[in-house]
Amino acid sequence: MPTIDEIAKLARVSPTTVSKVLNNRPYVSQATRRRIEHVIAETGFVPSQWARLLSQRRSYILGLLIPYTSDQLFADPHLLEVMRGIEAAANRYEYNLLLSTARAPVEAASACTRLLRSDVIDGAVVVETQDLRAFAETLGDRPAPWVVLGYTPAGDVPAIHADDYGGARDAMHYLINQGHRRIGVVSSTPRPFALDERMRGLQDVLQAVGLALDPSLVVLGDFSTVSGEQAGHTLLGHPNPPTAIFALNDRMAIGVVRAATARGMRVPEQLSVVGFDDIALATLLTPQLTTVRQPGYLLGETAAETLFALLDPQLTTPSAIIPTELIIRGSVQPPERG
Amino acid sequence: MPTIDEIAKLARVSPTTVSKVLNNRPYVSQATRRRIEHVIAETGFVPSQWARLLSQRRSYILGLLIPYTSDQLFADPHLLEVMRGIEAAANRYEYNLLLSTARAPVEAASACTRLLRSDVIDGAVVVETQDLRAFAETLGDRPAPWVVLGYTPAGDVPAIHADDYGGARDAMHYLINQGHRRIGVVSSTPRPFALDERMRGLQDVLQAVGLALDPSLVVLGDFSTVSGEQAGHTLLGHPNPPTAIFALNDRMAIGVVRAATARGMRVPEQLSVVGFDDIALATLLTPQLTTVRQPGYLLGETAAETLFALLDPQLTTPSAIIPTELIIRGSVQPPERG
DNA sequence: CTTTTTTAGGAAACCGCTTCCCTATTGATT
DNA sequence: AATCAATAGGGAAGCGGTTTCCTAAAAAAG
Repeated sequence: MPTIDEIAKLARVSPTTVSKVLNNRPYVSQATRRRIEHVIAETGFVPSQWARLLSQRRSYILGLLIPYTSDQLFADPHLLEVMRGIEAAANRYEYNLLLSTARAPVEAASACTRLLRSDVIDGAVVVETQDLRAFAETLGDRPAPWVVLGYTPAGDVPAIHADDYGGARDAMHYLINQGHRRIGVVSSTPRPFALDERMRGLQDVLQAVGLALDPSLVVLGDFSTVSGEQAGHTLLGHPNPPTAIFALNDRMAIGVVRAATARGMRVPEQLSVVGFDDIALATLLTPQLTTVRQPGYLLGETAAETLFALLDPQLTTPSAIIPTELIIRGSVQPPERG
Repeated sequence: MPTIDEIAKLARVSPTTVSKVLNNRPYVSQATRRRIEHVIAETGFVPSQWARLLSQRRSYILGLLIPYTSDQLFADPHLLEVMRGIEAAANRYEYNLLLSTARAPVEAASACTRLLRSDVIDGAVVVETQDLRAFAETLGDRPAPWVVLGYTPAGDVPAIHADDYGGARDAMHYLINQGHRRIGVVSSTPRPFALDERMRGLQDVLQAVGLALDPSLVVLGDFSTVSGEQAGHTLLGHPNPPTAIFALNDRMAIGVVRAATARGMRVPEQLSVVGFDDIALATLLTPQLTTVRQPGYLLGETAAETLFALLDPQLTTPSAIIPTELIIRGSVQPPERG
């Protein structure tokens, strides 16, 4: 690969002039410009990013940091939607996306912190973790700007997340309007903030209509379909089982449907089910799953846009809450009389 | 962020010595080394990657290039498995993963070629595209080493792919052993090489048992579930419909099942269905889908490993074919007598 | 026609780190 | 004691661009 000096020599100009052409700067005559461009095309010259960045101090690389092992990531279709959104926004700004996950659970965030403190990336979208607080503290003085995808306990970093509270309220309202009174909940442990918010939302609705959340109707899964299935069996084996189950993510909702089917119950006739996320799979089931759509693409896009705003210091960079939407499909109907 | 010169000044040594410490090189006394390490820890100094790379000529960044718009990527669970494998291998070598997709269908591979010709990445895994040949040609003289994930028409670039031919043979053998003679096929357009291989495999088996492939029983989809559903309806509406359908990917197989169900047919009693890929979803359906497993994780891992071997010139770097496996679940049974 | 401004282009410093090569000191060998 | 090898450390030249500053020529203004 030729260097800028060789190009300069071939075009019989100085490297300075070649640089001007490369960066579309003025004070180069048409003729000279054309000559240089011709040489560049001939040789297939591509300027070295690294050399350029050394003086320009921008890498045009955006980090997507996931401070936990990636297996979970790739199992979660919703997070993939988010990635797509980030990718799209990055593309718009001519940025590349650097993916970094922790190598092992043990060394946790170290790779991520290192990246944020180095000059490899211009900024990063960091996926919420349990111990974000500790993470933030290890970052030290002047890390690259970053944005949290999820909730943040500290107020100083912009956080982008969906309206989990409102989404859960909508779902709960809907179930209650359909006539359900005994509603099971499949929550999860470990519990990210988002789940707390969903719990808070559904509880507030219950309280508003004068109902209390029966603790024996709350079962914990771990986001996976199998855990949802187990939770479904637990709830349906309850002496006074619920007529509807609100699973706090779709994969667990699918598990609940499977549990019900295994027990010979029909959904939605004998059991209504609502999920959360609206993953693609939700439409592939019979019945199609009624769920709260969390616009993953928009979330990712917004996170990236927020980050780009952060790179440009004169812009203000607020946290953002992305609205959710209740998608009514076929897995809910009024409870049978009894 | 301090520079190496400032660290040197603080430790009262030359930058050279600091560099030695940073890179774990000998010829630094214990005392001096400790003193420098102390200063580094104090200041939180992280050496500039850019500057380092400029002289070392390794970026420790691996490209994952997808020379088409990313929407398809993120819709394909199998490709995500592949990504996981690449990620894992990259992590093992302390490499980071740079994701690059084409910004728009029009400019197709330009972003990818640019990356391969620049010094941003040390090498890349390129996902097979229709016009890989043209892609390879635009690369010019000395691109970074790369590996194709899929089939390659030119022989000079290592290609990693699954044993599509063998997998299709296995599936077809199984159907025939179960007694099926009239077998529908859902193939696809556009057709990557992998699909050609699968077609070839199933045709060879048919021929071996003295059957010919009835062209009216071959319907084309586009990999998506809805296209599979349409294809299913087409096949089942045939005057002499098949007793089994081999869909050349799982998502279309799921569509076929949906079509059958919509027509009041039971799977597998009245129609056997086999897919290809073994995506996670395959186990979530009733009946669970019998399919050919394509080990995505292993594919990705192998591709990355092959690339790393390529970076180290003394190693040989063969193309690889990853074996497939027929996963027998519940969507196939012998045809009804009639 | 002179003076001022703009345009075109180049020389050299610089970005931050690595590496080659040189010198001085210390330790081992004969 | 003299010689040789290994160790410790530093000076300075890159790596491949960008940027600042300078000069000469051309264009515009007076």
